[in-house]
Amino acid sequence: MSSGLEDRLGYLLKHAQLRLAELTGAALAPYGIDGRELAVLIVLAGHQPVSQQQAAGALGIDRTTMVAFVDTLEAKGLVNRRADERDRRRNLVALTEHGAETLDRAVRASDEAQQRFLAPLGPAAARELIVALQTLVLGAGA
Amino acid sequence: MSSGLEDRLGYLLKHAQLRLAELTGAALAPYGIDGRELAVLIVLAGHQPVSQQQAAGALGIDRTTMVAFVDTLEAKGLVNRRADERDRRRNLVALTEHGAETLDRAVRASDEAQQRFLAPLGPAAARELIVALQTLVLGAGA
DNA sequence: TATTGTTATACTCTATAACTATA
DNA sequence: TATAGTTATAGAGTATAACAATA
Repeated sequence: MSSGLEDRLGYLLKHAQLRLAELTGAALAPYGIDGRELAVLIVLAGHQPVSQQQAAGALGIDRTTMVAFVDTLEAKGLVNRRADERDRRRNLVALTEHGAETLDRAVRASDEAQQRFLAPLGPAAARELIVALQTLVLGAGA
Repeated sequence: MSSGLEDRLGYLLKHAQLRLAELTGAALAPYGIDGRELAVLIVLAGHQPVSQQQAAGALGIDRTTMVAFVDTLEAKGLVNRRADERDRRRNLVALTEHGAETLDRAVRASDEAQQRFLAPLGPAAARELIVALQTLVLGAGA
């Protein structure tokens, strides 16, 4: 079905993302979260406790979007909000014990899905792909 | 701002796509189309004339979505519909002269944006990235 | 005045269901 | 009955604007 699309980077990135999201979604389903919620948990676990706006910035999403994420994660018992005592405008968001456990298991499941996705490349090419994407997205630093 | 996100393939693919789409969007703006419309034009030019549903299949989008794309491309004078004489349920969609010219120029502009995006990698690594993505998305065939 | 979280709202993108005309 | 295109509608996902509390 050659239509000239197969050489376009945009097409390849989009469909790679779609296929990975499919695998990841299935892998995360047992833990009751999806890939974006996992990303929020990872950021929150990174430097807890963190304000909602700091977390939103790290993910490149709007603060109003973050409200919705924290709402659902809180409803699932994975995180909790509390007012920052030193600046009561802020919510400090932290993982609950259940949230930390879930994060741990979900990351493992997600990593496994990622490895299955990358399997056709072999270890060296898979590593190079990740380094190349990091260079493009994050700048020079590997 | 290390938060553990930088090693996740989903994050890297998403943000690579976002940054490329930004560059491509700016490069295509002078031609009055966006990246998705360019993809439709490429498919239509691949084996014209083609039915709307065939084109939708090649792009992995719904036929109702294709209707909207063809609507806007037709309004811009880039394609035209005509009924298939052998099966009047079908529309054969073909590029107009203006559409073919626009495709040609838009592809060049898009390629240039893509090269600028890949520049930090150097030619060899850029080539390897594309081959790796093709392997993941299209299967073994480079 | 400026900022954080929130709410209400709107916009983009896409799909599902129902309709039409053809087969 | 089945299929191609169309239309109306609905659902994600996200952002913008306005508001309350706090700084």
